[in-house]
Amino acid sequence: MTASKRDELVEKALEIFYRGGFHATGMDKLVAETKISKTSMYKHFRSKEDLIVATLKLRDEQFRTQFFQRVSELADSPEGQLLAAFDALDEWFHDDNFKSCMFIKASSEYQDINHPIHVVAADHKRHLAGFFSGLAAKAGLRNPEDIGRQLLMLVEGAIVIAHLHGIDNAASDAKKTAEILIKAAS
Amino acid sequence: MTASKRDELVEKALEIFYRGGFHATGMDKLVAETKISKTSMYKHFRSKEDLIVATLKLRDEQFRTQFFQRVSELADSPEGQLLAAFDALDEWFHDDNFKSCMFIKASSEYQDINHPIHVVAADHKRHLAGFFSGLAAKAGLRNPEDIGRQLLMLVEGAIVIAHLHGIDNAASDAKKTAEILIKAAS
DNA sequence: GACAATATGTACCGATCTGTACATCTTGGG
DNA sequence: CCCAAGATGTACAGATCGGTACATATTGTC
Repeated sequence: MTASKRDELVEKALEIFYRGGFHATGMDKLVAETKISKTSMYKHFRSKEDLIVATLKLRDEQFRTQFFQRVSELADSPEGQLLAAFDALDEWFHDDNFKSCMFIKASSEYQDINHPIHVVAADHKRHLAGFFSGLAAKAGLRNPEDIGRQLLMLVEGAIVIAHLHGIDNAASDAKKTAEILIKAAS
Repeated sequence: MTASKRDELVEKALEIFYRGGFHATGMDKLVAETKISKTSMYKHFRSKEDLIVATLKLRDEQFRTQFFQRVSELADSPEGQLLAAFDALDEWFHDDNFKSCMFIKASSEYQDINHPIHVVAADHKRHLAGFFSGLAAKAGLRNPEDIGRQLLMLVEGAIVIAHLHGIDNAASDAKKTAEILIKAAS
């Protein structure tokens, strides 16, 4: 199998798992919806769970690239970008395909903290916390590590609320709290 | 089946679903672990999903009773109780059996906002938001509805972080943010 | 002891699950 | 045109899935 076929599989599987869940989506359904044969799938991945790990890693990469870029487009200063992150979040929540966070869902279905799927999910969140604390440091805030974790916490909370209740003002609620938090740390 | 047999089933099923997940836990596993026959289960519940709904309703009731009581034990004033909620959260995170929030997991596995399981999960969170905004109003804070939602958001974020990374300082991070938020609204 | 109500145990249904085997097809390069 | 590499399609294995049927056992009351 060429790399491009493997990439095609991972990209398509990512969408299907994101939309339908991991346990609730079987290999036969993946075959039907990706138009890629099961034999091909098992040529590149030893198991369904290995495929899930690959989709999460791709999602991590894509999400961060897109999210960081969007934040950079929305604001120039580090402090502005900390708040712009919530505007980018709001855009994501309003996407018709928004279905919560793939990593929150993955860690909910694979709860063992040492499970490879859970590990990838936790790594993703560490990267995001780093993003926030990096900006907080650049913005000259006090305790940027703490601020980074706290802002990430707001993001996670907003995602959960947006998913549970459908589109509402979760992102703007979070942004207001972030504004207060940042002001207090200036 | 007597009410007590049904109650026993729901209580036992709650623990098993909480620990192992919904899709990942089959009826045969429930039978093996509850020592209640499948025939009995289908005497009281038309389907597995109906049983899940019952376990979530029981969990909502138990969680709120225990959580509200614990908060009342930890502080007397409404403002004190808003913060004490995070201490109660911390205690929960340190419980050996802590495995995230049953409602976050339920809504992750049953994503359709109109699905009965998702509905019960969303209702649970509305109740919690009401708890927080009620306390915020009693504490004389400005915009108690907003504060209620924002505090709930911190709770949700803390739960997700605690679940992803294992025990860390998620609850205390959230509490610090809550302190700042409450001070800003006083 | 009898009997009704409640519960259990077992087998089964049709479907789906993950993963394997292998014959066959397609594609691309020489 | 040939051939190797890559991919597909189909059948299958054993297991598990949610749910049903029905014979049998248990329990509690009279």
